[in-house]
Amino acid sequence: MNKQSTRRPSQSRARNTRDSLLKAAVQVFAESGLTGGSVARISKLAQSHDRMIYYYFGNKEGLFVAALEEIYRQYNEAESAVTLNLAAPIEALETAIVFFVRYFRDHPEFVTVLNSENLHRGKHISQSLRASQFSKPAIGLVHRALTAGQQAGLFRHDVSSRDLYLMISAMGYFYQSNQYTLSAFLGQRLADPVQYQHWEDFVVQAVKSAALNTSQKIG
Amino acid sequence: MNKQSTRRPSQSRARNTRDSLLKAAVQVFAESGLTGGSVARISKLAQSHDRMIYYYFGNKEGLFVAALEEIYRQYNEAESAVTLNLAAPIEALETAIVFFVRYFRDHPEFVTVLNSENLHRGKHISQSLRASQFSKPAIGLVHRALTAGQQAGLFRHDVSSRDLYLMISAMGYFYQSNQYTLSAFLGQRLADPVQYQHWEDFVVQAVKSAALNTSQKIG
Amino acid sequence: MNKQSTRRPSQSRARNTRDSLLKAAVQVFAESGLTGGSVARISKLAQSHDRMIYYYFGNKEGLFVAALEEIYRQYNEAESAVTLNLAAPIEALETAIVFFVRYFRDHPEFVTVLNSENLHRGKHISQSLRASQFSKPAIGLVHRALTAGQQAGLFRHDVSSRDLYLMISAMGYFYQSNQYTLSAFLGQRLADPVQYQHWEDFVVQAVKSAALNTSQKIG
Amino acid sequence: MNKQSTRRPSQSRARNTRDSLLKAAVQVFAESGLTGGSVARISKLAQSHDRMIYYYFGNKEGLFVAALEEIYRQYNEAESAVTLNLAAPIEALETAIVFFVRYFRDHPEFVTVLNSENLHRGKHISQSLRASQFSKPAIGLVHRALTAGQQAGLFRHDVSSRDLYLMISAMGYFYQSNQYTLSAFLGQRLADPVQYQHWEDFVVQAVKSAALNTSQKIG
DNA sequence: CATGAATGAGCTTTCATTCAT
DNA sequence: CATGAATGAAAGCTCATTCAT
Repeated sequence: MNKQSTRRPSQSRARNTRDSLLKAAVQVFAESGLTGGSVARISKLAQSHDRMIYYYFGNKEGLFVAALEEIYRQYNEAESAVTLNLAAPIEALETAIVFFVRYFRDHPEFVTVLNSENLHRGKHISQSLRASQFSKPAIGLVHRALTAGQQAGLFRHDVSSRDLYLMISAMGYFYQSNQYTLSAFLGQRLADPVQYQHWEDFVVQAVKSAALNTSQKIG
Repeated sequence: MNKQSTRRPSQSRARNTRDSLLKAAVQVFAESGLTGGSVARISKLAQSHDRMIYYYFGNKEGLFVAALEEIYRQYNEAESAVTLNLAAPIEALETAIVFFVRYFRDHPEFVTVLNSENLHRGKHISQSLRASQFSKPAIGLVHRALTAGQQAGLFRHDVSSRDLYLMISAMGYFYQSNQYTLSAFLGQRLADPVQYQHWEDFVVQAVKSAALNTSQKIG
Repeated sequence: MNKQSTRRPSQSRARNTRDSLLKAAVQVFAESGLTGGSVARISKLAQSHDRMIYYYFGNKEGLFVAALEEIYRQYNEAESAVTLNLAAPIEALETAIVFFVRYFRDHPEFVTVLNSENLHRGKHISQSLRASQFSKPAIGLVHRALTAGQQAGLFRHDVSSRDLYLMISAMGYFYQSNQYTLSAFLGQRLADPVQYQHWEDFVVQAVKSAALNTSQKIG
Repeated sequence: MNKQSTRRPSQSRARNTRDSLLKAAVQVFAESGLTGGSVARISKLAQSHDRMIYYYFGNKEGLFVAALEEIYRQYNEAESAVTLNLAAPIEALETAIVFFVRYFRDHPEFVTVLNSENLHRGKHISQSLRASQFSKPAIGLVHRALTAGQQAGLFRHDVSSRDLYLMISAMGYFYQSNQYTLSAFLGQRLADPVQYQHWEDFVVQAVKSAALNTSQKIG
């Protein structure tokens, strides 16, 4: 089980180099985007050399693809750790909503790297062989809560888990992604904990309003 | 065709140079972001010279600030042209929702330039003297529809126009901004007109669900 | 007539920069070939900056094309300065032969830059618009001597000026181009003036043998 | 196909590695010169590793020296296989001429690698211990034909085998070496078989004209 | 108002070579 | 014998910006 113990020194040294380059890449690309983040800054942050980026990732774009895959991997990993109480579907949906909204808040690198990828019209994610397998887990969380609630007669049948997932993501993502222009625009600091909590509550209410059966809401 | 003979007063020529540089800047920054868009590409697209950018805008950042102001100006201008039938508040809200969602769809430059500004943590928008005056008109549209509906007893009193505006923006913006990664993620082309229309309908329903009085929804 | 006097300072400064870059390029490419000659060495030799090479020539290959054109231009210019006494065709042919053989000896940059271009399979010369106009003058020299001699009944009619030009060039060029390997190969310093003079005499005899009418040679 | 099971004694494997590196080096240096050919490309072409070049040849220059020796070895080997009918000296000379001219045509790697070595002023060939022994065989071919003809009273006594060898080489080598610039210069494809045959015939005639006794040519 | 020329720092990438097993 | 990993210099080229009229 313990790979660490059976590794030869050179292998583990290599793994460390590769890993630290990848970690540094995620950080730098998150701060400055693909264009703005230089390989020199990445290799320096990783305490390695420019050359090693080309050794392990081919070129800057190869590193960006790897960074993209890495943030998706972490995203799915975090989602996998969420447990839903499907016996209480409304609570399960709330759990899912809060998870996503907080994930975007706590992982700005996920948000900014995805923005950078979208600026480049998704050319790297389509290169990645693993791209297709990324989506299922994340939507699955919403899907499980929704279907449980539908079976219990709590949720509407004419709403799809895809739309609900997009709605949750949109509201969580946008709040984080555009916080600086919105803060200037609205004259309020969106990152403020009180402000944030207000928004989280609103998202929960809005999503529930969209999902709940109207008849359920009475009484 | 002789430039010499047709030249207009110098002020007007200057305006043309300045305007075409600004227009080119919006386009280039929209395509490639602040870092990725070079002054050379902008001046070439404007059929002018690098030097003129420094003459009119001081430096690259000054040009970006101007571009930012320009897209906000257009955004507010478009909003001002929308007329709401406040006698029918639900219809008025629908009009507002559709306007915003479609604006983001039809103005990708607005989306990508704002993303670029947020990547830089809003440092340019805060430099702009006009920043504060940008927000009012846009939120005003939602505000007018909401208050009209509240007075008519149709809309909830515990929902703010700010939250509703953010909700609408989030859902419209995110769909456009992240279309490439989402398309790969979901295996669907979000830009497809059928897909888009489905989303627009969903946004209208979701926002209405969040705004409407529960009692109204029965019967 | 005097362009120098009517030029504005900036123009002449520019001309100097461009000219010195081109001159340095010929020298460096001659010493080290296209691949081996770095833009840094060229710009330094020209007491200018790397950047100016891109300003004036687009890129390294553009500079190489310009260098290629320059050495051809000089070659043709030198040939134009040769005057043949066509009344004495044999002497005229000798003059032409000696001119070519000495030109290759005295202009090693012509030889090495052409070698570099041939290593790259002539991809740059075919880019040059002026390529086609290069050949005529050089061959013309041989052509004039040959036809004069043919009309005088001294030279064979079944030998073409093209073949004669190639023969002369081959013998002059090869001696210079391959002098280092030949010197090692033969154990003789080919650059030695005595050695060189012997070769020049031999070339003159060989070419005359190829051109002269057999009947002429008797008596 | 299992490498493990078919592996030969280690000495033989080493020979294979060394040989394939050397073969690849000749090819790459022929295509791109010493400077333009990278060790990575060579080791990749040989399906080996960069490190092996340093193991067997010390460094890149050592490999180039080995490649130089290799092409000379092949050149001498080919010459050794030529048999001359010394009873018919003119025919023997023709055989020698045709051999050389065709060798340069059929072995462009010989031509380009020698050009590369001359660009570097012969610094590698002088390092090679075997350099001195290279010349004798090649000149020997011309020498045997010439002396046979001189003894038979067919060839002039005032022409040396060295000059004749240089003349043949020059005309054969230059036609191949400079084919690309010449083709552009002359507006003719020199590699065309008809063109080539014309040149081969001309070389044979020219060399014979230079070698033959004048008195012989009459009658 | 406008422009050609110049600048130097920075960019991504490739180079030949050595280290450590 | 062989190999994966590491190294630092140097390559070609682009960047935003300023100079000098």
